Amino acid sequence: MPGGGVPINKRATIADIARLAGVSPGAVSYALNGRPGVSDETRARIVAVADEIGWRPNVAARSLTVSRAQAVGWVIARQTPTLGVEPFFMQLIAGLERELSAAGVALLLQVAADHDHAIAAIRSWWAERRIDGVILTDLWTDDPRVAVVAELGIPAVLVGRPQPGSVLPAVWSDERHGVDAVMDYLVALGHRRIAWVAGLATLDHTHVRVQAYLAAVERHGLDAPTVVSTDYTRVQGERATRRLMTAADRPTAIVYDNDVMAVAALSVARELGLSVPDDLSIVAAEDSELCVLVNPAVTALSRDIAAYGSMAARTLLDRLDAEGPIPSRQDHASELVPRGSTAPPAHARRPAGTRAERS
Amino acid sequence: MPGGGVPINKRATIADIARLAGVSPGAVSYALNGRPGVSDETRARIVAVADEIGWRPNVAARSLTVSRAQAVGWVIARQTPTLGVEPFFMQLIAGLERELSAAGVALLLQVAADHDHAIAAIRSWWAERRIDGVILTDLWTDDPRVAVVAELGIPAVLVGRPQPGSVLPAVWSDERHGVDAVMDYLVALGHRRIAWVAGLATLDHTHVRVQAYLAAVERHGLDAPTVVSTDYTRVQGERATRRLMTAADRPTAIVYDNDVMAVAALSVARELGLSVPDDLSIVAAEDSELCVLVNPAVTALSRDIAAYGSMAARTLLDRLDAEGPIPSRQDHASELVPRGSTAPPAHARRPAGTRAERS
DNA sequence: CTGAAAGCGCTTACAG
DNA sequence: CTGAAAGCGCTTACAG
Repeated sequence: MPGGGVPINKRATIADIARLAGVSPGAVSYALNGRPGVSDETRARIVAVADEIGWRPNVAARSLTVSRAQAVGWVIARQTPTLGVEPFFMQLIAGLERELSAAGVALLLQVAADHDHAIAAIRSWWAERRIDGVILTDLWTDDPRVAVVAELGIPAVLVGRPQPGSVLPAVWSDERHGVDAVMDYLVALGHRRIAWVAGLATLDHTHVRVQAYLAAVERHGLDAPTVVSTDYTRVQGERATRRLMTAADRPTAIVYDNDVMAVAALSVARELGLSVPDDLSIVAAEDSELCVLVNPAVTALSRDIAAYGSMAARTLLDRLDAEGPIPSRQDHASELVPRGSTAPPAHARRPAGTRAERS
Repeated sequence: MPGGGVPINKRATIADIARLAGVSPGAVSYALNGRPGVSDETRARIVAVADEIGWRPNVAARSLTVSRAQAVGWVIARQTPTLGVEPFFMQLIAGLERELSAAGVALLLQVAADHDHAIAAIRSWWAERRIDGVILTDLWTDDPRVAVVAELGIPAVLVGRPQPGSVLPAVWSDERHGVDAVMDYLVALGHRRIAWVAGLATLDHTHVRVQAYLAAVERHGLDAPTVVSTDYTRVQGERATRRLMTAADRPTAIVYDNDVMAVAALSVARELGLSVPDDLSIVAAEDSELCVLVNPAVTALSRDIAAYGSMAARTLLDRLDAEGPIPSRQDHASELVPRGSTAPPAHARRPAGTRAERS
């Protein structure tokens, strides 16, 4: 091979650059990593050669020396069928990715059926040194993953409320604020009988929201609260709606813990011959395109999920650089976006259809 | 440290196992990789020690020696806002992941705004030896990524039709079969004026479907075909529907290239005072939970997307082992799932609402 | 400011 | 059947 070119079919290494630039491999490493130890002139020459032959560091070699995988892991613990209906995950992925790829950190993704599998995956990644840290989502009130991550000393970011007794940084938002906004709004419209269709009972944030709902009912002196527990699926959302709306003391408004159930409720209302919003107001505690895809569009609590993901990624990256505990960060609370699915209850409206007095 | 235990806070290495088992590191490697060169007895002892101390190979070290990253990459080329509305991607991820994690191969995920960024990401991953191969989705008719992947010699699997002139294995299904099923069904119901709302014109599979649609119109001798091009979004789906249904010769049935637009069409129909399916039948060429979330539920072409993803992953893994071209694989074609959004056109039905004669 | 050398944790011919 | 050694492509003290 003439002139010491780079071998075919073999990606360039630091040794190639050293040869072409007439320096030692060590000097190349210093130059390319912007560290002292090489003159500006030499550095420029080395960088030029590296650019020319399109050199990129072999991550395996780098990982081996610096003990950094330059990757973080995320195990989504969900059953396949329910996965993907809520746009939440893809939006979060997009946000995470935006921040991670800018930092040259790869995202390893795995889908697991339950916490045991998720924990096994995290253990495996960590033992193989595939990852430098993990992102934990869908947090339970007493989440077994948190203990495992703490025990193994894996840097992590919690997407959700900070866990009591844990130093893991969390990225969270004030759920109460959103719930209050919904309840205040419905009450202002004249609703006094408002039901709450909750998501997975094991999730910490389900608990927080239910508490906020109960507090709001109390604060406003509304009719007795009703909470139905579900697993976030369409089927259970439909079932909850049917049960609530066929009871003697049916509510005039129902708040659903996610977009899927709220949208599904529209179908059930139609099935029961009920008009939305005249006979029933519907609110989704999690907004998405789903809510505007239907008619009437569904009033929802909205927030920038991609930005939330970016903040989570940023926090994990900061944690990796810090080599020690860092504080949690609070994201913006959700904002209420009123749409066609909410209105004053029928009994509270004037015959001519004018607006009811706000209380 | 007594008895040669494994150092705290430092994951076990092959050297630790060798020391504990009283053999050389080389022997440990042979034993753990199931290769000849160690007696059964020694092997058993080594494996026992490895299990006991929870040893897992350091992927960086292994990658460096065997030149395999044990990871594959997937760059999703979509704009953030449109990402996640179609459950397609999450289902595909779940399917890919199922197969990959069983093989101990990690999935690197990145979200890119366009092909240039996607190509840059693939180049970068490859140059850094982060990946052994890539998964290419959303294929264009003349896709620039295919050329790049071929040029760099990156093992790849195409999720879509085999590209003419390319040896890259593809995992695909017969789009024509599905389109024919839809058209035959609508014609059987009595529809003669059927419009097609196509997805992104740059996508190869959009083209295939449109051709199949045109051929079906011709074959059945239907009224002049109408194709509206869109970008798959709700907004453009709504716009297309509005345009089609406010024209003089409006169709009695519209087929949409994805679930989102078909579902959005329900809202537009309501807005225009049209009844679905009486005044307009709606079909989605891609099924998802979205289609059953609404009322009426949307008739759709359904297939197991997770299984499709698994097949793609399996094909890529096989390609990695083959070290040479492998054949493409064909998945099952989509099946039509009739739901409430389709019925005979109003003019074809009997006054009493009985079923029209099937032609 | 630069070069030579050791080492990260594996794998793999090569001797014995 | 086993051990000692070299090497994958980097980084990083350590001498000069």
